[in-house]
Amino acid sequence: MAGTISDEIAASLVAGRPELVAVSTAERVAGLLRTRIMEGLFPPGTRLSEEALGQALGVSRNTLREAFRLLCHERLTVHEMNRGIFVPKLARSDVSDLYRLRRLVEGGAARCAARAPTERRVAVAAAVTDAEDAAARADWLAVRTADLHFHQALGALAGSDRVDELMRRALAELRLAFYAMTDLEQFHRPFMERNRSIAELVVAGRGDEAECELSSYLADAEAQLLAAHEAINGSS
Amino acid sequence: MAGTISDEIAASLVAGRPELVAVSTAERVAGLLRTRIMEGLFPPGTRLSEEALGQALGVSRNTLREAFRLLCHERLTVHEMNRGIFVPKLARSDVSDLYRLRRLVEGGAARCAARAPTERRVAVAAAVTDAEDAAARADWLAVRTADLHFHQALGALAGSDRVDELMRRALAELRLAFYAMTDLEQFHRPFMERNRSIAELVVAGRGDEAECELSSYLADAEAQLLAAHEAINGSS
DNA sequence: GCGTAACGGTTGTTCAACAATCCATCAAGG
DNA sequence: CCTTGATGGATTGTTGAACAACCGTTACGC
Repeated sequence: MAGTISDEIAASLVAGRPELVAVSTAERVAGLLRTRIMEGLFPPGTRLSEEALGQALGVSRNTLREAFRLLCHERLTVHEMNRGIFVPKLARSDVSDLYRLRRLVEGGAARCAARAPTERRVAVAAAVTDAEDAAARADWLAVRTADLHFHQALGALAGSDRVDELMRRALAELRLAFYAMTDLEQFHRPFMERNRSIAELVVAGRGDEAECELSSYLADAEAQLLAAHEAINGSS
Repeated sequence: MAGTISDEIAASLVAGRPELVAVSTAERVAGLLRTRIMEGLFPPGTRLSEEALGQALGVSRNTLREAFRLLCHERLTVHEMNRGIFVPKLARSDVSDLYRLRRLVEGGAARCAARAPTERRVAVAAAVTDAEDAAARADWLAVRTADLHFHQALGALAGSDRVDELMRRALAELRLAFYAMTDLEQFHRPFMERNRSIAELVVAGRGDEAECELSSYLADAEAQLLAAHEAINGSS
């Protein structure tokens, strides 16, 4: 065994360098569509035509279908049999479900604060600082991005790759509901102090208190998002 | 709007009746392969040849590839570019990661016990009873199945569809490590009392205590699984 | 023993075709 | 007027074949 490289070391070599691991066309297409959907380029309800998109992206229908399967699997699109691929309209129950998941995962991760390495804890605070800087510039889109990084960093306190990925997907899906929020400042402004407060608790290793604050934080955010959601489309 | 059926009601009509929603061939194939892999029919490290499997299942390569993509997305297979699809050999870090995820999710769900409807709480106890019955018959394979139902029922205490799905996938992936366990009785026997104890705490709505017990339970299970894992393949 | 060049087999991707299904349109009937 | 049933066009579901790209192995030369 001497002289060889273990799988774990090999994996760590390419960690975070996705461009180094060869990736199939389908995955690249999925990645592209993922960002487009999250950006809101395709509003919820849009049908993604195989032929049109395949032509636009210069890939064959089969490859595109493989990409669609991936996106459907992470709920960024929905597949209706014999009808095609659609950007989903999140129902109220979906939004609630996502927040239930977030309370569980982010809250549980926050409780691990004391056990987490310092590096990860300061990452939480760093995201809050980023948000504050962006707010000072009145760049509320950057505030939103930083806010998502904040929650991702909270999830990372659990120290689990799978939790990280789970958070990525959950937040991506939640973006489908954010499209309803028009006034970014009004939504994000009140949460910024609370972010700071939670981050400080995390850095101090006071996980239980952080979870408690986070829990009410998420409940409030959910309520606001549901309200905005209802204002746009009554029932769905 | 009067006289029409809302989306939510429409959804509830087909809930739990998957045979009514048409499903594509790729998904059916993925489902079949999923169970086969979880059964251990394809031991970790096996390469799943597109041509051979496609012929065996009577589906085209393209359709099979769509199915593979789904399985890779839930980590039941891994895709090595230009080399094919493999049943993964879980590394020690994967097993640890999965247990970290389980402690977070199952633990967090257990804490919700008091808030969960009675129906879900008795489901936890019912799974334990199933396991005990199977143990009385010395049917240790059934014990394992009941044990998985037990943990699934714990996750269901969170009351979130997404958490349910997350648990399904995590447990499915973990089965890849279970293949290393040869002596089922030796592994499961000691946990059965602890299952019962946790189930009683859950039914009584004492979520915090349930989580506490569960946490040490999972830590012990992880240690045992890692030991068995190491005994078989040293490094990977 | 070691580098290397050719080879066979497998995957990655595309294309074209056909069946099955859905949607819109329109006609008929109460 | 509204509902029901039939027609046709468009899109998806699935297949088969084709070719390029790539990997692992084997054979060769040094």
